[in-house]
Amino acid sequence: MTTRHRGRPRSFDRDTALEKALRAFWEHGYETTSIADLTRAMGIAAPSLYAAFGDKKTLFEEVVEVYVRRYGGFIGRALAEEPTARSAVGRVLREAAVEYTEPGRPPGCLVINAAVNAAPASAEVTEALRGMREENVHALTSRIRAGVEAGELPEETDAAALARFVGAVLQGMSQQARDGAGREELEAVAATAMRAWPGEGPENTL
Amino acid sequence: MTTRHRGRPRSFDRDTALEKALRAFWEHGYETTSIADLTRAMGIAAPSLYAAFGDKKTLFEEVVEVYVRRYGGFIGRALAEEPTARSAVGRVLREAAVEYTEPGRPPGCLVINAAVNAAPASAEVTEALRGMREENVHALTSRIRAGVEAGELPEETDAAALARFVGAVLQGMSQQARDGAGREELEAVAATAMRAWPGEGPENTL
DNA sequence: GTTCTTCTGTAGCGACCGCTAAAGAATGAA
DNA sequence: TTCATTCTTTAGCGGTCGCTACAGAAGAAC
Repeated sequence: MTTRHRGRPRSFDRDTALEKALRAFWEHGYETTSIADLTRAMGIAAPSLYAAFGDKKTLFEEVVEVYVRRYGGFIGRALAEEPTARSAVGRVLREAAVEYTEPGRPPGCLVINAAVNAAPASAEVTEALRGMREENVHALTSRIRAGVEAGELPEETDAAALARFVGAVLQGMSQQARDGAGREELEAVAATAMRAWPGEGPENTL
Repeated sequence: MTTRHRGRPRSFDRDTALEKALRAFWEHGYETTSIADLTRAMGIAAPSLYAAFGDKKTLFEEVVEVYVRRYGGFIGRALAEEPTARSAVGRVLREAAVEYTEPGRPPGCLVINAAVNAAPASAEVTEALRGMREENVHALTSRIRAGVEAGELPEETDAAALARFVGAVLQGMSQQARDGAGREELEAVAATAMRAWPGEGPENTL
């Protein structure tokens, strides 16, 4: 049952405006996107923005939630659905190459790139994104460790180190996407990275 | 013969002030470092800064020059001095792990991290740093290609793709250094990356 | 209708941005 | 000593930042 509303109804669609804000933040980053940029992109005036979304930081937090749900799910899906650690990590890297260069979207990953050069005033946002990156590495570590325990990987495999390597490659791929690298180039980076997989011979492919 | 000087001599050491500016830009990035931050760090007032270094962009360009000469030389040295492409790239990655986490310095690489989220107004600076990253990948490509021609690497090796992979790993390492990763962690990433080297077996070490 | 509530538009707050005009201070040249 | 030159200091320019007070507009409740 929808809650009935007393006063004047808002004249814009909240989800549409949020999506516009998402694109703006994704394209230009947290600090670089000003309230004026946001109101222009969202098609509303500043007081409407503040009434509907709170302040800039709160809006960004909501944007990140939507981003993770809509565009960041591929990592979790790959880790959950693939039968082996190797195929899971390979798919993460392969799909990242596609996701980071999808036409019609800003290149790269918002979580990786939106708050790199943040001022001390934005420390909370920076820290939140850093925490999410760390969570991703943790998820990779767990999946790899499970693979080791399942006997897919040598027992002496350092799961955390391998996961950190994969995280670094993802960050590098996102940066290169923002620098203009195309899908094929990133797929080549992903394929090369997979050659570092334990037990991998030189003739293996992704 | 030193050029004789007419008016009042400047009251600060230009090189020292430049070094302070270098540290500030390295730590906080190009846009995030304000003129007020710079004058505080350099110990001079704004008009002295503008008289000695030009505007903010010009100062940053000079900072980048000094940075590359003083802190970025390890890449060129490794590529020039090492006997094989493999040892050269391995040394680049290994030394990056040390350079990016050197105590007493801001973590990571200024060229990689100082202008990631730049506004359109700083497009020139962003583009300049991007060009320098590209040059580094070119240098890596050339060295790897020379290794292929010398018979160190399989003839079908894609030198450009391998170089781009190394560039991505360096960018990821720099980001992770800024996220708080330590030297040992980055060295593990570097060692893992080298397992992707063509012809590498699973038991190889860096 | 009238009232109550909520949203919208205008307009502007104080703080900071990069940058500079203007005047005083410190030197070499004459 | 006097002048010309260059630096330093103070103060503030126009512009943008994130954010909000305030008044009017647009609905639901009565």
